[in-house]
Amino acid sequence: MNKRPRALPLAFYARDTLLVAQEVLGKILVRELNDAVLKGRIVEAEAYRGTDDPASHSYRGMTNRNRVMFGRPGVAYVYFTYGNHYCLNLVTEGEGVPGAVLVRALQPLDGIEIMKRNRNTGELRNLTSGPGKLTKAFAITKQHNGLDLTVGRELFLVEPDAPPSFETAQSRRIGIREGSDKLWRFYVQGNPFVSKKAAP
DNA sequence: GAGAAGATCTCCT
DNA sequence: GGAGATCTTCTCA
Repeated sequence: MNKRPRALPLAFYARDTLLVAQEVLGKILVRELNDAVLKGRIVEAEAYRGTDDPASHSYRGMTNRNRVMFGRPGVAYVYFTYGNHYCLNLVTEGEGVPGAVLVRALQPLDGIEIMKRNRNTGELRNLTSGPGKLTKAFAITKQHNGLDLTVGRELFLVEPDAPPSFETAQSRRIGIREGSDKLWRFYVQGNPFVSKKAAP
């Protein structure tokens, strides 16, 4: 029999961004569609903070785009970049304190056929091994910006069935110019779905 | 109102 | 391994 998945509570998100970025590894991302459920294990994440992090969208203060980062934790911050990619973030810290964890890579678990259709590829390793890829595979768009992840509907995180057993590692963040000296990228060591190898 | 940059991906050589 | 695609958002005049 299937246990009914319970969404991770607000308390999980309402903490230090770096802590959430580490602990989100191994958690299961659940995406409910009309006629199917997609699941993937988070194997890579990056922390983006506020005023002390020049790489963060919130570094220069609140704008229409990043407003969600300043709101209450436990909601999704989805933004559009490079003309055709969405990126999924989990808002952290307390209300009024900007912070978010970028979900960079997933290991597909359930609904793989649907992910393949969404991505228009048959290659498993290529389905969700990057922030733009996983949002497409999971049909996540800016419609989900501001979505409450603690309600347990449409899009949310759950604890894995079995306690995670893996080695985690950290490295510099990827794809940014400023703030790249900070080791705020966390990933599951040796997992083939991690988007890139660690920068030296 | 216009110009520039971007937390990326895919294709081509 | 390298460069283009593509469009939203922000900044400046």
